[in-house]
Amino acid sequence: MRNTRQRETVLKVVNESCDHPTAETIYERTRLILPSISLGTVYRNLKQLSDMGAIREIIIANGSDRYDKTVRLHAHFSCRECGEVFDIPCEFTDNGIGATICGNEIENVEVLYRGICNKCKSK
Amino acid sequence: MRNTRQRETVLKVVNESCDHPTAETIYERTRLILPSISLGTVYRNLKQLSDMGAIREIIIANGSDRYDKTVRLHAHFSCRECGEVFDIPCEFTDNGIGATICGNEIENVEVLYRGICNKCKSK
DNA sequence: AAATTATTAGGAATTATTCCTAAAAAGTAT
DNA sequence: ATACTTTTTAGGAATAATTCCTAATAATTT
Repeated sequence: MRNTRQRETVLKVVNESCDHPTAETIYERTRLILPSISLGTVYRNLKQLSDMGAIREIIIANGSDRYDKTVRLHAHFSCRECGEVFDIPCEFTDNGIGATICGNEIENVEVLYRGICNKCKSK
Repeated sequence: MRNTRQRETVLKVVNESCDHPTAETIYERTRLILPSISLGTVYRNLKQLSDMGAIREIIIANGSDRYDKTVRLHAHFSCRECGEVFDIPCEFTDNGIGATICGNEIENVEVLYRGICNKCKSK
């Protein structure tokens, strides 16, 4: 794994994001710093960084994947109306990673709540 | 919601599946009974049936969605090697549906473990 | 600095899913 | 049952997200 400007910048962008940006959003934000970066490079680096455990990939129903600087286990809430993704403090105390469940080795746990958020409901 | 042969057959196929088939697999299985059904119809009916709560849609990382006859909350384990999806008895006693979390109304909860399964590990 | 290897940009290809349309089927009223 | 209304269908085109491909470039090693 080499230390390229592109990889460093993508990581920096995710680390400085306080939301849960999609690859496309990360691409836009990275281009502000590195205008010639390509979308493919962003995707490739996001994958490598999450494989390494430097960032976390969140799988969202009916939409693009999201990325999160917080690696520690926590749940997410995805609103079916506005598509926004929120952090939810997690009820698991132990993240279970490395443990075995029904004989299968856990590398990652994703807890996703779906429904309608605060804001959209009051409309 | 009308009672078409197509919808009934898709539901029957999901209900008789003991695995977690993708839309494509459900399409193949349904065609054995209704050879002229189209893939679009399978997708449309799977969506309607999960919106109604008759079946459950499972969102899987890096791959197609899966469908499950079991509506009751339970977790899933997805193997990054073979792609297989297994049921995992769930540690939540209450499924939380209808409840509110951080002010957001829960309609669905998905707990997805990812890692490497029993079989793939021993290879 | 030269050689080696990984990574890049850019675009094409792929995959999963949704959308479109005219025709057929289902349900309702006659 | 027959005519009418509405929903659903098949089939294919369109879309969205992501991955793959290739020659050129950048990073590391010698």
